[in-house]
Amino acid sequence: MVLRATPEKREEKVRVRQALLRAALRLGAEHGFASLGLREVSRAASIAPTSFYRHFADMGELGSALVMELVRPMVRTLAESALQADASVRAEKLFEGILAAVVADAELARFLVAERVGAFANLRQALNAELEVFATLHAAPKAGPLDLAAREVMLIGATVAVLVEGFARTLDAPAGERAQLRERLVGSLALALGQRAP
Amino acid sequence: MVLRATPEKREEKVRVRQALLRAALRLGAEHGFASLGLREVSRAASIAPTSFYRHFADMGELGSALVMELVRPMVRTLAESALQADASVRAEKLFEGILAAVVADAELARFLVAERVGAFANLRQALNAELEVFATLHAAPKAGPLDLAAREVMLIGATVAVLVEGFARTLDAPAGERAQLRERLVGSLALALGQRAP
DNA sequence: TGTACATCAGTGAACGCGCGTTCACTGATGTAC
DNA sequence: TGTACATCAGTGAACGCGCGTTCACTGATGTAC
Repeated sequence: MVLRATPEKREEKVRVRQALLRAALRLGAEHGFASLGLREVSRAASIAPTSFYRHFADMGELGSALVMELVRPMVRTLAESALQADASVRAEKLFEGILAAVVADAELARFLVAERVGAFANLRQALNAELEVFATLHAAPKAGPLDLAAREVMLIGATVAVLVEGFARTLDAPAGERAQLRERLVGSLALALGQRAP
Repeated sequence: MVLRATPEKREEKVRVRQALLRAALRLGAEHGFASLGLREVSRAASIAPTSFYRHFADMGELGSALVMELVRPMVRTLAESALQADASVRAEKLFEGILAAVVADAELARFLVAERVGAFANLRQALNAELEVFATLHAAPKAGPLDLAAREVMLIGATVAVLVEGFARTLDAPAGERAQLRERLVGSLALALGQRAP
């Protein structure tokens, strides 16, 4: 016998799942994902600790879901919007994209920045894989991954580095210093992308 | 009455304190500093949990000691050795310094990379302050901190970003790929330092 | 020299607490016929 | 339509465990005189 839940039931389950993901993101931004507990996250999502298991086997599985379902769309949106811009203004476009992403979801941005080099090896690996896709697209938008010139391969590292630094600094900067930050970051990004510095 | 311990007693206390610091560094590199417990660290340092309090009030105080006593010397040594090199080979010198630091103390390098954007705000702030000193020296070795041209200020961010990326990638790379890594990193560092790419 | 006392790193017992996990159960809502 | 059954998200009680912290104590080793 094949049973399927009604749309309403399915939506309710998705809602609780999203609440768990958002709670983990928020608490992780404060105290670090590695220090989070199943009970803490469940409490923040207003469910009983035992209900957690209806959605994830453990916190590691929740972490993977965060990468796949929240980080990936953010990074890919950023990469694609910058790629559509002319190369001469790509650094500016990238800064605008970072600013927009940070404003739209600061917790998600901090999660990316912190856990990329954080304590959970699986999380670190998954986050860097997302960023590698981003950088590869930018270093050689018309070449396949196996067809990169040495200089382009080299630029990937710098791009990732400055991009993440951009996230981190944008997160920590008060709104009043945003103009100054913009100047600094656009310059750094232009350097990383191999453009001439302004 | 003023009592002072003998040199032998003082050395013994220093030895235990160092054991606590190293244990925290090692365990932190594995699981993240934020997830470490006082009992866990004490166990790894072969002392009773209650003896921990003879050295630090809590884990936060131990974290501060890690920054002041281990991270600071490492970063400053790196900065000074690179500054003594001619500007044309500074990127190479910097890579050699990073490699040497990672080989000498991989746990310390990982601690710096991870906790710079980690969960403990105090730790984050302290680590970034150390790196800021480094970058300021490199961006404008002959100017005071208040006398930086816009371009040099801008380069600070890129320098820190690529430097830390250098640490992170060196840590994760197997020894066999070190030559390739060297090529990529020296190129990125040259970019960040404002030199012409090779 | 001997005696009395101070210092202090290290310790084991004990505490209350929150953790992850197992378990049997509930109740809403589906399908089968 | 009614009846029997299946599914499944959510739950509260209970478990054993490791945590941070307090406490009174030990023992080595200093100083005072």
